[in-house]
Amino acid sequence: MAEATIRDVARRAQVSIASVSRALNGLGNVRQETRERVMAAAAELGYVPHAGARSLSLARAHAVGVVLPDLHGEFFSEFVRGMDREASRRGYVLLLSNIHDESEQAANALRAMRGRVDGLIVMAPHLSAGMLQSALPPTLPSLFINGPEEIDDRPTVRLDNVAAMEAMVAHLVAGGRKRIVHIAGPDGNVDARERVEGYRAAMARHAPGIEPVVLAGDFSEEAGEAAAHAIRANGIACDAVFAANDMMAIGCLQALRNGGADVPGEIAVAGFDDVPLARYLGLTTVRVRIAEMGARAIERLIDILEGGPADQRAERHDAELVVRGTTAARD
Amino acid sequence: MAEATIRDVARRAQVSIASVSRALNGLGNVRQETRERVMAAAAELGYVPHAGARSLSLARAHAVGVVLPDLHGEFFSEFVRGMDREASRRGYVLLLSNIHDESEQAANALRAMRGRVDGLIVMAPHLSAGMLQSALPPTLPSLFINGPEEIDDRPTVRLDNVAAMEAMVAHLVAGGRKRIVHIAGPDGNVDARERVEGYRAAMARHAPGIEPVVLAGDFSEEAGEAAAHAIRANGIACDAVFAANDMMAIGCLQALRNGGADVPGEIAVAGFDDVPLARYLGLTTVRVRIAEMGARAIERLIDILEGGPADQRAERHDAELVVRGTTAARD
DNA sequence: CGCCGAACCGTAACCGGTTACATGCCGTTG
DNA sequence: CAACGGCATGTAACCGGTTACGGTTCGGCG
Repeated sequence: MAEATIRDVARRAQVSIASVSRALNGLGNVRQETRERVMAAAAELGYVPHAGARSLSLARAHAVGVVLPDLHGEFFSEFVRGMDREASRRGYVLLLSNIHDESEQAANALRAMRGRVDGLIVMAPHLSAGMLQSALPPTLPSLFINGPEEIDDRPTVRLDNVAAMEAMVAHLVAGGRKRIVHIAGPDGNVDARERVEGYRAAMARHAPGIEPVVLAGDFSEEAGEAAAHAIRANGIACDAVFAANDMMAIGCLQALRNGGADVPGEIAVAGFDDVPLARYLGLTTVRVRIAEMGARAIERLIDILEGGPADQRAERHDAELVVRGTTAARD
Repeated sequence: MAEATIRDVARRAQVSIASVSRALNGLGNVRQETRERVMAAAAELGYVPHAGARSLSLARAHAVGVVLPDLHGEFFSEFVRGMDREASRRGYVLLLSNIHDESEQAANALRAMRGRVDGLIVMAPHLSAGMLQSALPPTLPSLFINGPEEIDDRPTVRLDNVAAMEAMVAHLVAGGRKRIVHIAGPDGNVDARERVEGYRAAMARHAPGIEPVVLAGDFSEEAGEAAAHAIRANGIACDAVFAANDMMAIGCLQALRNGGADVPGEIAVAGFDDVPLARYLGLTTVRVRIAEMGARAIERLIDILEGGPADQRAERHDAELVVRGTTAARD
């Protein structure tokens, strides 16, 4: 027994399919009695409209595609939660797709969205602008999260990395520390790049005369440990380490302490993200309202889909400084 | 300029739409030269087939719906990652929907899947069997994750909670602890219920004569703290606490230590889930291969969709005991 | 040379909805 | 009473694909 179609309902209610459609969609010109007959028939058959057919004839899928890199932990969950909340509030559904690399596979994932979704949320801090430009269906409205700057003329929601770096550096300097080392994220990652730039700018402003030091990293805990060893081995003079994310900060923190360093007495440590672990370790960090960013991204995208064009602007979201023990001011 | 359709390609390649369809789908009876003309035309137009139209005529959406409760952190991420990996490997796409309660909203979310997906993965440890039976489109193949037992005749993937509880209790007893208290999860949650049952069964087996003690909880850290206070205040004699999840175990662990208790000397603490924090706190726990469960669920569902019927069985996935410091054997 | 089958291709029906337009019926009005 | 307008309803086209079916072309063979 296949699922009931609108024709089945029409037959049972003794009306035409047009009337069924009108009645079910609450259009005006249907007699009350007809409407009731249709409703009854639909209920008896357990009729549920076929979303695929509906979206074909309406040219509206009421779905948005979400393209994400391999995210982990709290970040992914919160982000999706925020998007789902807003999407379902507005009657949309989310179509998820992880993209790992720049391969043909990634391009296919984007193509697979054609005809399924009305718009796209793309978070791809690791994809090149060129690849995106070529693989994205040009007519599909899309909104980027922390996308490459080069993608102009596309609406964007991005984290204000520069302001966050500035705030943290200011906090460290206020605590009497100026020799701040930055552990960077992976090359090619937009957030990582912006954080380095923000770090340099903030250093120039708050610690003029002090040469910024940037150590390479890749967002992993091991990279943080390695950075700690590099600082020790090379005798880098510093009184604070500010990592581009929490995991590196945590790796560095542990390695420093295992190496006998006094944190925060001798050297301060700060991270970025505010993962759950940070609270337990007393790590000073930057909190990002991820769910909120996700919800806002969906909200703007749906606004574009349903009405206004314009709104091509990049919107920056502030992060919040979370001060904990690892950066306590020195006496 | 709208997106190109198959008719545009046909016009440009000077063939019929039927030939375009055959050529693009690799059907046999197309002359080599025709095939090339079609390919060229498609490439020039940047043609991408319209998935919605395709799925309407094929009655196959190549999409599966995923219905989840409000999950947090690592759990959600890993689960979705596992599903996405397997789904995209087999050419499917995931449609995500969070369900918070039993409201009409939840039923609508399920209905919205009709005509969009070929099958459903439902994880709803908090939904009643009745609600599910009534809101699920009966003809839509679906697979449950840790669903209520009452839903027979539907394929299921579930965590083997009972075996995991058994293993942990055995471990604790082997360490010389028999007075084990269990902090339970929320009422109505299937996992929570199974864990209580598993705890009781394991106690009967490994600690006969000792009365099991179950404290109420709700999976939150605060519930763990409350349990610790209850143990202190009521003078419950025990040498181990085994919580139904890590967050409660962590809350309990901190509260016990803050209250001056010696863990693990005086009392052992164990959790369930192996959240990232557990490693840092040295918490003994049970690790669930979540991504694997997700991948396996998708795999089975797609197998059902594409071929074999049968496979109506419940499949249990083993969890792995992770022994750390909080349950070190007493001397 | 005529017939036959294979290979290729085009026409049109269909998937399940929405909706422009035509139709029929009613009451009003001049 | 005829003309008209408005309302409820039905018919059919359409969204963008797939595919059954039938037609054409061509080579091979008797």
